[in-house]
Amino acid sequence: MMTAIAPLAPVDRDETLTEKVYSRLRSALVGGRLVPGQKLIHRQLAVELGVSPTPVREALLRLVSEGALDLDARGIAWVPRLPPERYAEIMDLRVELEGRAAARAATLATAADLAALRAIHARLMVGRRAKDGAVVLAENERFHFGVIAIARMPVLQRVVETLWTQAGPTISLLSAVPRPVSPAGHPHDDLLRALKAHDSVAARAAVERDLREHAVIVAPLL
Amino acid sequence: MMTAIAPLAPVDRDETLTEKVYSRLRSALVGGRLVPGQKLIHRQLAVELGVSPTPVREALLRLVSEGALDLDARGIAWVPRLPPERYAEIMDLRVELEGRAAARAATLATAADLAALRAIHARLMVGRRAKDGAVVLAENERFHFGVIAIARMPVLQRVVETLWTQAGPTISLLSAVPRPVSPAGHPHDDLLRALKAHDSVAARAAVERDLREHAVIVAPLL
DNA sequence: TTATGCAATTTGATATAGCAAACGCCATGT
DNA sequence: ACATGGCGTTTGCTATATCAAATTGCATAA
Repeated sequence: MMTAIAPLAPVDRDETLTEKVYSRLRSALVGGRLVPGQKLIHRQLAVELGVSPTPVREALLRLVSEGALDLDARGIAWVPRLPPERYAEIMDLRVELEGRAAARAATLATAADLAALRAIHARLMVGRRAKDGAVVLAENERFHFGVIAIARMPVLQRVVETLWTQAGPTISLLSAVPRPVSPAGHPHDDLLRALKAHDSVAARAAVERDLREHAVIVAPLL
Repeated sequence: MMTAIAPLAPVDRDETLTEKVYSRLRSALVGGRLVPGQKLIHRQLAVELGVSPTPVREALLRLVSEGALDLDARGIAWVPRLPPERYAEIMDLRVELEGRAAARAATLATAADLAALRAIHARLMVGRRAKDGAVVLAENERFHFGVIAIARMPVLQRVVETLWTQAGPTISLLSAVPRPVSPAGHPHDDLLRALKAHDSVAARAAVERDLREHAVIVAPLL
């Protein structure tokens, strides 16, 4: 007789094609490689990706249900243009939700958490100096979701992910316009200090400044 | 030559089977007709509903992406049991988001808006006196989303919809335990007064009391 | 030149088919 | 009684087929 001597994590089935296609499309959206107005024909995408139309269709429908894509009258998916007031609504919600997560993260962050965040931010700054927009975008996303992960708020995390995806093509405009150096320093540094000091109020304020500075840059581009 | 003499609204295509199945499943979830732990086999559902497996699968995947269903290791969809801390997280987010919407609704509500909300709440009270849990649940949902609609915050509305669906099977426990009559009166009445007075602070407080009183009833059942 | 009409193509929605993995059941053996 | 092995069934995932509606391109007519 052979029983498990330790609780083993169950093997999670390998990623389905639907999930792979979804990830690739989402990454293209938040990376600015899909521009507002662009149509996504599922049969054509299927040929390009070398898969059948079914998983592509499922991935597109998922993005539609998250608000990242729209369907026209025929049912063709396209990247919506974000009206300024909708962008503002998304940013207001991000301020509240990410601020809330940061406040909680301040009470939970360990030294290891902080070290990981600092490493991410360091890579972001390298990318910025190298004027590599793709790196800045990717590391910025890692940093923000790294903070949320520390807060252990899975429902909020999922909501912010959908907000991020919805604003993706707009956020990525940032990579075109390099962020000016703020005299007050990078908000991520403020946030790191607040997390280290377990200062929830300062953490929330740092997130708010970070997002508001984003918004000031992006809003005129809409 | 014949041109449009007025900008006509484009005919939106009739609902797809996927959408019909989604609506029916979502309604079953928030109506408590699907209980935590229950499995949803898409091929079996397809037979029951008289459609092919494809639209059923798409509807299930959408609910999964909204967090209303989980997939087990095999990919079978099931209604998750909500851990108490996750229920608490959802309710905290609802308090913030619905409170924010109510505050804004207070600045925008018209007399017609108020009349519509009062009619909904009246039907809710009729259902409560008749001990008709289904009516109470349905009218309560209409009331809450009616307030959000007044606030015109489409992104927030979508988020609250997903939160509502996630907590659906749990919220519906309310229909089993009739809500005790609060000495302070029904929070919806407070909210209606606040909306009429354009008092954003009171509106937010009324929503918070409403949701907290729900939580007090439901939490022990988890 | 512009409008009209028709056929071929494109496309989304749905149904069906094929495959592989997992499950369940039952017979067999110890 | 319990473990083991095997086989048929169930099930999700992906591909393919079918259909209808919309679009496009082009020839023709005014």
